[in-house]
Amino acid sequence: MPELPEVETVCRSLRPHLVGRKISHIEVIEARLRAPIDEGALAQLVGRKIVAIGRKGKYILIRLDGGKVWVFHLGMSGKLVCLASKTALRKHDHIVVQLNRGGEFRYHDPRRFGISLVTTTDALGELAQLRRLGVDPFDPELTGAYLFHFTRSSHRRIRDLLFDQQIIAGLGNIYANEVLFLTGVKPAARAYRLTRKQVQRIAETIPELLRQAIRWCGTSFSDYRDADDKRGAFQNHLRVYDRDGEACRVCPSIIKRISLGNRSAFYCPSCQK
DNA sequence: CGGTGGACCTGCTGGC
DNA sequence: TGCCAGCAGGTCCACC
Repeated sequence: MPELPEVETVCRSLRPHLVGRKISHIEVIEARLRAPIDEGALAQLVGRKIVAIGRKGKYILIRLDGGKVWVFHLGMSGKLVCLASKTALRKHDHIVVQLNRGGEFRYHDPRRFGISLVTTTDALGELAQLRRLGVDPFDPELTGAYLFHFTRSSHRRIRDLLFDQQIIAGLGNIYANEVLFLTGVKPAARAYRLTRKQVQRIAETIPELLRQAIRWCGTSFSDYRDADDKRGAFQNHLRVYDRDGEACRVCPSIIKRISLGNRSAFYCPSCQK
């Protein structure tokens, strides 16, 4: 579900509800996520105040006083939603967190591909999951030269390389396909065949596209929602993703869908070479 | 080593 | 209407 714009939107919508609030109770209903939830570690968060919420790549970092950090990854179908206390439990609500002075938030995830783990500010840098992440798309380190270093020596398809989190942390299948449309490159192109100039354009376009998607609060097909359970609107602005059979927004061609690896790729056969 | 394909899990859609 | 195959925004690991 969630790529960087959706994760960023979730962080922004969580902040007004959570920052400055104290956790008064945590209940785990289903511990079997991608890795089992460590309930002992969660118990140590009770009584602490949430001081900041941020993200690294697609990971959400909830920082608490005393140096604790609660890390979430939403997987494909995870949601963090804020609710009034005593709202009836729904199917797939796996963690329920009560706040002092009322209110709560929940981790909800039908497919259970998500992650919840607890660490400390000091140990954050050693977390394997975070350590292997590449540059953030908004980091000035994401330059044409940085990306070309990877593309020039790789025989992978460019679409696959763009959503490799070890290279750029934040793109998934939607935005990788969209960037390639905006830069006129076919998703199946082998990375090493791209010119320096094409790669430069891709590197420049990535933050522009993501900024635009964040402005629309992300892309909602079926399950993605922010912390207020609101949908994003960027699905109305997608150029190729999920638009196979429809007209290209730029030329008269019809958008095609192909299977690359185990994921669909979408492109315009005349705008993309 | 780099690259690919499958596994993990539930729910929805479309074809028959 | 019902059933079943195929597919979904992500990540990781075994295998060639």
